[in-house]
Amino acid sequence: MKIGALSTKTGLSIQAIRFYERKALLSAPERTQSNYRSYSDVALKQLMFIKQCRALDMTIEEISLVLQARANPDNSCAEVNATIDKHIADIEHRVDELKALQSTLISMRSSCTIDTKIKECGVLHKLDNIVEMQATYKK
Amino acid sequence: MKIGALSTKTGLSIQAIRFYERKALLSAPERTQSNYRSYSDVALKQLMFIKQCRALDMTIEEISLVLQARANPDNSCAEVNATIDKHIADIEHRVDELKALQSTLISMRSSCTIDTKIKECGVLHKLDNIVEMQATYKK
DNA sequence: CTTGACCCTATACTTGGTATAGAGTTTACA
DNA sequence: TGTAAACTCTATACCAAGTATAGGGTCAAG
Repeated sequence: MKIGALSTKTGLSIQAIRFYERKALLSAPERTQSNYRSYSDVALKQLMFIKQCRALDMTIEEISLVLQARANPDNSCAEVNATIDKHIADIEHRVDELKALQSTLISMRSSCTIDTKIKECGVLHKLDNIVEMQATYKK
Repeated sequence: MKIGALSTKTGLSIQAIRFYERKALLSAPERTQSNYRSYSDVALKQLMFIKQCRALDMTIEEISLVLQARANPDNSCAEVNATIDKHIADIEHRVDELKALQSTLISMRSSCTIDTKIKECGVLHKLDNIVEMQATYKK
C-alpha cells in the first residue's frame, strides 16, 4: 500500500502521515525501488490508533508515551492510566477556564444590546474597565 | 517610559510588547537618541486593553478588529458586537467538544480501575476499538 | 511519447508568543 | 574615571500539530 491509499483509508493527510513518521509515532516503512513508502496493514492499524488518540486531543508526546507502553505487553499499565488521568484533568481545567471566560464575555456583551456608536458602546467601556484578569492556560 | 518599565507596569513581557508592535496592535513608539523605545501613558492603556482582550482569549486578529473599530468613535459598534458574539459561540463550541472528549475519556478510564498488565488493560483495548471518532476543532 | 496522477525531499507558514545570540547604552558604585 | 551590572536593540530559532508549496522523480494510460 502506498501513502496515498493509506491516506484515503485512514482519512489522514499524506503530510500528516509523514509528520507522524518524523515524530516517530509511526515506524519508517519499507521503500520500493523508486523510494516510495510501502505500508502494511500494521501501519494502518497504528495510524488508526494514533488518529483515535488525536481525536481525544492527546498531544504527540502523550501518544508517544502510550505507544511505548503498548509495545511492552507485560509491563504495568499504570503509566498509561496516569497519562489518561492527567489528560482528563487538563481538559477539566480548560473547560472551567473557558466557562469563566464565557460568562465574562456574556455579561460584557449584555451591556450593549442595541447597536450604537463606538463611543457609547457598553462592550468597549467594559473592555476598558474590567480589572479582574482571567488566567489563560495554554492547552 | 522605557520598555522595561512598561513591561513591569503591564505585566507583559518585553518580547510580548515588541510582538504586539510587530503585529500592529500597538503603534511604534518614539525612539530616544540611542534608539530605545519611549512610551507614553497612552501606550500603557492600549496595552492593558490588549491584555484584557487576550485574557478573554481573543485572537490577535479579533483584537485588531476591535481596536480599529475603537479608533472611530462615531462608527457603529455592530462589528465589535459581532466579533464578541462569534467569540462567545466559538468558546461554547469548544466547551461542548471538550466535554464530549472528557466523557469518552472517563468511560474509557473506568475500564481499568486496578493497574494491571498492558496486554490486559481495558483502557488500551478501548483505545483500539472505539469506532466513533470525535471531531477536533482547532481553537 | 506525453499527459496526468502519484510520490519524493526540503522548506516556509500558521498562532502567540518565548528564548537566545551578539551588539550597543546607561546607570550605579567604588 | 573606570568598569561592571542592568538595560536595550535587532535578528533569529523554537514550541505544537500539522498545512502548503517548490522543484523534482516515477508510473500508467491513451
